[in-house]
Amino acid sequence: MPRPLENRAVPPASDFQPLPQSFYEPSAAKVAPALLGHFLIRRTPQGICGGAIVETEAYLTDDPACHGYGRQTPRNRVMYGPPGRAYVYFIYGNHWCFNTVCAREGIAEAVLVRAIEPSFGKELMLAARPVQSELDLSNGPAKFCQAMGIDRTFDGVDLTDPDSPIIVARNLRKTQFCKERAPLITTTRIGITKASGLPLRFYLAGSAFVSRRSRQAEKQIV
DNA sequence: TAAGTGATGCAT
DNA sequence: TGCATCACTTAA
Repeated sequence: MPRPLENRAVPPASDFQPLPQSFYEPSAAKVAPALLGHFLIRRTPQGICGGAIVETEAYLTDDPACHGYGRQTPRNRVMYGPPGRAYVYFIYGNHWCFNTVCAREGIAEAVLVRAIEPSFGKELMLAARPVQSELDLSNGPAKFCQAMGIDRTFDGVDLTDPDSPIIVARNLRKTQFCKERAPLITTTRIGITKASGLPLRFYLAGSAFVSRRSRQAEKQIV
């Protein structure tokens, strides 16, 4: 029986410096690739867990696939708010997905985090998501949310506040991390029907924790 | 490849 | 109020 992580915050983890709000102010199309290699960290009473982001997708204003497309609703509310917040939504009756809100207040853009490499608190994540292979722990948008105990209660949390239960922290070795997992692939987004041809998915092809490989339409940025 | 799951939001 | 749709996962 999976044991969900407690949804309470703990004192600051001073080892981790959250990325500042200015990091999220550009369009999600810029932020999504820039996020690769930085750390998604969950702070719980039992300790921290999380790891480096290796796969993202951008959802833009005027993008029919974006949950914020059209107008503000109860669900997409935080996407319209200030950048640097978490947008967490429920999908397919079972799963949670985690986004970082981008662009200035009033512009609904976000980056869907699709996969992380489990680097910290692996035992906490395995307790919340028991899997045979570590490779299945966090190689999908709903998988790492289950492993890290991310659900609706975190919708809207400030990812730039060191006291938050979820932060995105700077990886001082990001350049090296990405180089070791090159190339950086830009391709089309997964699981959508609207605007499905846009090149707004980004992943480090050298990481074993990417959710799915693209067969074609790959473009290297390195 | 397909079923399961339930909230969401638009159509009625 | 009804119902198609859905940024997924798992078991086949």
